[in-house]
Amino acid sequence: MPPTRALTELEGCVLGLVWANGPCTPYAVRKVFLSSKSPHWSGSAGAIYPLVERLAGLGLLGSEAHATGRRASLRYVVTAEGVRALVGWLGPSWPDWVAGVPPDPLRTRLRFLAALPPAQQRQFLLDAEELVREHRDRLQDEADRRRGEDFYRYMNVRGAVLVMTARLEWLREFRLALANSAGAS
Amino acid sequence: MPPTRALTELEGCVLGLVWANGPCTPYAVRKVFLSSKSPHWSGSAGAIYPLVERLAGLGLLGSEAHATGRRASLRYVVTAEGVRALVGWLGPSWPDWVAGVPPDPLRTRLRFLAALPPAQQRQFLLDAEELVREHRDRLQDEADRRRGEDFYRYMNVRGAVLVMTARLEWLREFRLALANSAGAS
DNA sequence: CCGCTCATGTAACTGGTTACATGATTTA
DNA sequence: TAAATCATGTAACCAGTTACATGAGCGG
Repeated sequence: MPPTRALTELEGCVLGLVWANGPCTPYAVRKVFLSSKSPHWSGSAGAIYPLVERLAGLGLLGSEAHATGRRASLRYVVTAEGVRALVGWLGPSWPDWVAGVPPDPLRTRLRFLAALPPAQQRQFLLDAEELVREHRDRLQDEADRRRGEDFYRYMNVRGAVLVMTARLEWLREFRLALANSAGAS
Repeated sequence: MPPTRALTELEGCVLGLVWANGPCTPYAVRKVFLSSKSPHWSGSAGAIYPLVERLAGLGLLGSEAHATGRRASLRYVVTAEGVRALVGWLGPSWPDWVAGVPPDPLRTRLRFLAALPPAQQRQFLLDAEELVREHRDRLQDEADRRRGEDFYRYMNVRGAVLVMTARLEWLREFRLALANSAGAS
């Protein structure tokens, strides 16, 4: 058989979620994404449902009937093969972009901050700081709540908090350096 | 006229690069992505060339003839309309995902670290730490080189360094907490 | 002149989004 | 029972990737 292509991020993540949350419906998986604090997980139906079927077709997920009330549905479980795929996806042999600098839309934009008049540049940075701080604080709350709960889930949120704090620190440094250079010129 | 759809990340970034690098060919833009330290910018030809034409079609880029030797080519410039579009893309009214937690493939994977036997979990984290540290150090070199040069370019790399350092700190914390909980149980 | 890299593309594919559809279930 | 929301989809679209093609310039 041809070496099956690597899983996408979404596929790996769904596989992991089904593995972590026992037998569950696609919608249960979807809800995780919908309520995720990371806005890049859209959890759109058009992504999840076909994806789950795809994983099932690959033999990584198995399904069992599951009737809630009058309505019939399927609950999925990770197969032995699925676990192997999950572990393979986890690592530790990653393509470059897994450990490399992650994308950051804010950083991308600030690369071109010079396109704005100086007064607006400062305001721009202040606005960004406020937004990022809000997000960070909300994540910190989430982390506190997860504290005693599942360790891995906690560490996941913890990672987000640390990265957001670093971004915040960067924005502050950026603003101060900007004020400095403006005063000097 | 219908409210023109928002620019994609790649479109905004290309627009910014053409704005920053004066009149330049699509290939010059491509080279920036190809030599970028952020691995998520692929700079594939199939993305750049059609994209530049798209921006030109929208009136955000203008082109001028440009002959190197016998070969004819086009160099592009940002139009006044293009500058307006760039500024609009920059902000400061961002969709959620711009200031929110950025994606992080490593964090995504470690969410499911429990799928590995405990001994491998620790090794996994050590491997990740080493890789991230390498990337961070290489970025730090780049930052040092950019030091006196363009301020905004420097701050861009600086942001990457700070985020990578935060990820590193997170991995360390993760590993220590893991060792702790393993010893305790 | 040969082969290598530069520079500019193009065609097919694909994963994910948007927007819609539909029946089941809950709530006012 | 009417309205809202839950749960499960599907079809069209789209941006970006992969893989290929092609000619120009250059180093041996």
